[in-house]
Amino acid sequence: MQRNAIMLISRIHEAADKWIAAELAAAGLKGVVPSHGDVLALLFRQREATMHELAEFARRTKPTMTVLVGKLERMGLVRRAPSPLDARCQIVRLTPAGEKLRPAFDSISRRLAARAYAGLLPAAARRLETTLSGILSNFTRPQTTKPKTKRTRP
Amino acid sequence: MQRNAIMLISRIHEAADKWIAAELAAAGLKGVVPSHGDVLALLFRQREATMHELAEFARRTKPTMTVLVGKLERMGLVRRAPSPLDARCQIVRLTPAGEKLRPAFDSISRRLAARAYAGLLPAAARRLETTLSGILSNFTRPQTTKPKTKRTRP
DNA sequence: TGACATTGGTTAGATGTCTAACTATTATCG
DNA sequence: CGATAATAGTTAGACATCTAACCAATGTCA
Repeated sequence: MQRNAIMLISRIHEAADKWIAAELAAAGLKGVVPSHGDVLALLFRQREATMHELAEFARRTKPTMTVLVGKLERMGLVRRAPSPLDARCQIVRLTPAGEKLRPAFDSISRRLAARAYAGLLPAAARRLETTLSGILSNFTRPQTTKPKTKRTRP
Repeated sequence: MQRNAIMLISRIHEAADKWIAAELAAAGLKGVVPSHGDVLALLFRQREATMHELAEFARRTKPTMTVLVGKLERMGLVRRAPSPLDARCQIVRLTPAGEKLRPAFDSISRRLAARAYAGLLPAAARRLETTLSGILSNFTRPQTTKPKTKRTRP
């Protein structure tokens, strides 16, 4: 028994991140990191979002999102404006320059999936996704460490 | 078809890293990150290593390894000494305090695998590992983007 | 043997990421 | 209504990580 799935997962994650960063650079977005991609991905989907929504979607903390959006703003891809409804909220939107990136993003996303799934039959792909979902829930669901040997407690 | 394996992999990686960091903290190693764990893992296995070997094993750059080993040294877990054979090399070794961590590490490593594989039959585990290996090589092997439609080239 | 390339490692500077602490606004409830 | 809690966001400081530039030692080869 090998039991090295986590190691494999870690390496796939690193390789995929590197591939994404390279593709973004090739699309003219030098220095854009996958987290920036998450920000843009949500804005492509729903036009505008608060910092809080972006942080949740990208699974990053709010201070990190401040940095990320700050960079995208300096690059001219998004714009920040205070919400008229709730003075606490900042509304983030794409600029025209940011909007123009949508096709490149769609292409990267499609090619990422194609590369990952290359050589996998549909049935195997379904099995993989089921198994990975199970593993993820093994980690997210707080699992009480179950003792291997039954403890005799009189 | 879902095609979200990469997203699942990314989330499993994050969850596993968080779990490992928490376990290391519980073992008295507050602020120790998985990369530090890689350093110690290699030293548990082969007693001593150069910075270059450590960097390769942990898949980090040399400057990063300088920082990581520096922290472990400040924590009193490893010691650095110039190699008598090659004056360029630094030899890194565990201190007695570092050596004492071995059982805790073995335990974390075992429990990590147990948690990841919980609920997986051996056959499914083997299939998973095979599939993940294939995906990893899809990314590492520089794959020429294969065109979907056959290009007519007279 | 001596010039040049290679290799091991560190330093400098930038950036993404986190936690902790803080400000400002909105919601809650006695 | 007014005090207090909750929420949105930023700032401050720490750290892992990277690339680029650098130094020092070793290897190579004419």
